[in-house]
Order: sequence, then C-alpha cells, then structure tokens
Amino acid sequence: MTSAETSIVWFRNDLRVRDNPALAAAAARGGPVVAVYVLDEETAGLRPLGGASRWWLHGSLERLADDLTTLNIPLVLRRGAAQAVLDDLMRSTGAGALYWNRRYDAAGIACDTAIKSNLKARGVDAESFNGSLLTDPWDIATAQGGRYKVFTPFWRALQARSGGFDTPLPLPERILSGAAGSEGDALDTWRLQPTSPDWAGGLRASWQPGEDGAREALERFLEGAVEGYGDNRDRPDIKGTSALSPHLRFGEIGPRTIWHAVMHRLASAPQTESDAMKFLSEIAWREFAYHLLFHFPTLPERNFNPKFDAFPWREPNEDLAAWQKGQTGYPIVDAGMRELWHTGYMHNRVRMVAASFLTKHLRIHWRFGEAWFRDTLVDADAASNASNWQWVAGSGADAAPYFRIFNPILQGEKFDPDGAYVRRWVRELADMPAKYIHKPWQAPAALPEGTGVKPDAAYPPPIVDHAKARQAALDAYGSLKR
DNA sequence: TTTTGAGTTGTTCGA
DNA sequence: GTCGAACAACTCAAA
Repeated sequence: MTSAETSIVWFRNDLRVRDNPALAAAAARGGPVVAVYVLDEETAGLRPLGGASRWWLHGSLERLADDLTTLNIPLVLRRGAAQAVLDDLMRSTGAGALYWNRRYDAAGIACDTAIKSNLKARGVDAESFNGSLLTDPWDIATAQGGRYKVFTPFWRALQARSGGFDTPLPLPERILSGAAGSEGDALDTWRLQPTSPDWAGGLRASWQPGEDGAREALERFLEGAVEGYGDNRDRPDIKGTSALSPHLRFGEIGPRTIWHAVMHRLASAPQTESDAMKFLSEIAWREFAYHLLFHFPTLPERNFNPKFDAFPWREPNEDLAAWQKGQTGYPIVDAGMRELWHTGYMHNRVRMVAASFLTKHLRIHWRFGEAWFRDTLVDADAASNASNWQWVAGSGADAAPYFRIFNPILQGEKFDPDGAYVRRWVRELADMPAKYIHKPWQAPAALPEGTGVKPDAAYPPPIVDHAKARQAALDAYGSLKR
C-alpha cells in the first residue's frame, strides 16, 4: 500500500466535511481522495427517498461539492446499484481503499456487508466508521447484555458513557489532488427537485440545507432558544426548538458535535443545565430509535409489540385523504398537516397530536402515517419516524398507555393558547376569536363583523366527534386484551 | 431466581 | 376553577 494510492469516500447520510470519520481516514492516508455519492434506487430493500428528502438532498449535495472542492476533492455523482457503481469506480480510479460511515437499517447493512467482504477478498482496504451516532447501537447494553426497550434506562446508560464519546474531528487538511477516472453525473440530471409543478417554494423559504446551515442552526439555538427549551419546546407558536432534525437526518452535523457544543455552552452558562439536558435527551431519543432499529430491523414495517397484530384498524378511506390535506375540522391537526405540506416540517408537539388523531380518532394503521411523513418530511429518518409512529400508536417501545388519547381541542388550547399557530396555517380561521379558535364549530353563527370563518373559504366541520372517536378507540384497544 | 420499582409528552370525572 | 384519583395491567431493568 503506497501513499500515492487513491482513496474513495462513499458519502451517504453524512454530508459534511467536518467531524466526518470516513473522510478523515481517507485524508490521513496521504494520497488523492475521491468522494462519491450513489443514488441507489436498485439495491433490494432500500427504501426510496421521499419527495421532500429528494429536494433536501439536492441542496445538500451542492453544498457538499463546494466544501469538498476547497479540499481538492471531487464529488462524483453516480446512479445505480451501489455494489456495481463502486466496483466500477474503484477500477477506473485504481483506488486502494474505500471508506464510509455506517448506516443501521437492515437493507443498508446487508448492502454494506456484501460490499465490504467483496473488497476485502480482493485485498482492498475497506473500512466503516460511526459518523452519525454518539455510540454504535451494540455499544450500549443492559447489565445482562441485552438491548434496551425503555428509554430512561437507555438514557442513563448513554450518559454514563458520555466521557467516551469521541471528540469531533477537525476539518481535514487540503488534499493532494491528482485523482483521475472519476467522471460522474451532473446533479440536475437526477431531477431531485420538483419542476412542474414546483411545490418547493415553502421549503426554500424555510430551510438552508448543507453543513453551514446546520452549524448556523446550532449556534442560533445555543445563543437563544436553549434557554427555556424545557417549556418552549412544546409551543408550536414559539420558535422554541433547534430545527436541527433535517440537518441531522442528512448528517450535515453529527450528534457528537452537538453534544460537545452543548457541554461547552454549559460551562459558561450553568443556569441552562436543565434546559440543555432536556435538549440532549431529545438527541438521545434519536439514538434510542437507532438502537431499536438496529436490534429490531423490522421496526419500519411490523409492530414492535406483536399483540397489535390483532388490532382492528379501519381501512384507509377518505378520512386518510382529509388528514393528509389538513381538512379534518380540528384546527391544531389541520395546521400541522398544512405546515408539513408547505415547509416539509411539523412541530413535534403537533406531530404527536396529528399522529394520535390518525391512529386513534380515525383508527388508521400507523404505517399509512409513517409513509406520508416519510414522503413529506425533510427530516424523514427511518429510525425516528418508525419508532415514533409506533410509540404514538401504542405498538412501540416504551409506548404510552393506551388510554392516553390526545384531545386535539385541549392540546390546542394548552400549547397554542392564542391560536397564533392555527391562524398562520389555517387561513380560513385567521379572524376567529381565540375563544373558538380550537373548536370553531362552537362559534355562534352571528359573530361580530370581520370575525369567524371567512365566508369565501369554508372550514370543514369535524370529520369525527372527539368523544365518540375516543370511546371507539378505547373499545378497539380493549379488544386486544381478550 | 425472585423481587421491586418504575415507566416522555394525557384525559376525564367528581369533589 | 382546581385538584387528586382513576384509567390496566404489563414489561423492563436492576438489585
């Protein structure tokens, strides 16, 4: 192995140049480095990217290509089955090493394992790293060596290991150039962005994909909203969260960078400790989701709790469409679903209410909600999306007791007290008095001039009655016991 | 092996 | 309006 040999870094969900272990390892070898991103829509079992994710990916790859250029590293874009694409690239560049950061879904693991054993058999240096988690899922185990199924003990175990989290890696030195044989596609030919119709206007206005956007979001959060996070995080009418989720999803920032930045901030602002730890526990929920996905690979498709296989779900019908379009007649639910459609994002509190509404009030299987979120969320993440949907539905790990059914009216009144969030996303209700904003069907027919439902855009009546739907859900869950 | 304490995010009812 | 209890058992994690 000579130092002049080319190394390849296979980028996946780690679209950053800082704190990127695979890139750092390639740079450390001393020879030229080629970066590759493979749009793999062929390997069996890999889930296709949703529309919002494709939009984000386009922007993120553009930024990554720029950042890599400053390091003298070309980003090669190739389309096809990863194994074949990488074989071809290894041959044409004469590379002697291939490095990547791990993924943890079943199909991804199978694909990577096959590629690695192939390369090793040919004497190529193939190595994988942890680029997206505080610790690999197999590094956290119960006292008996098992996997955690309850969050709180997992969180305690994770904190106990926090001294062992790797320090974020610095930006690599500028690389020796000279890689040849690395032609690829032009990004535009992948058509990741919508054209006709162009539905991405709201996404463009809301987000800045890429590593710079990720670091700016973290800095903004640590200078501002982290203080008071514990309470404000539940308020969709307040900018009380970090909005880092899509950046984490694509690996534009890693959890170790976040962990260390929070700890650094705590050193100078100890009064924010409980807020900061609350925030880190949310990062830990993401870790927990990956822990679950790794140890229970069927999490995205099958009930974690098999008892739920007998649950009497209703067939998805026009109620599913009403939910997707934000036309349920429950303002907090509809505001969330419309925020999602417009921006590719929904506030976490509202996600819970909307998900509870689909699975409990409408009794539609969580996998339809999971699929919709996967297509429309810019932060759609196989582990978090599946484990959170199952948590809400009651079939997941550490799930809420089944009788815990969110009341969409109370949730609205509690967490959007003035109705500002509803008013923003449900324009029909913009002039509705706060008293009725979360239950407009109770508003008197004759409201003062200029208030109430705008006549030109009727807001639908509730598609189900809360009390009746709640009872029906309780009865359905009760049937599982027998 | 057995025991014990605990478990993200809530709602409703009645006093 | 406020408050505590009931809602159900069950599984997990650790001693």
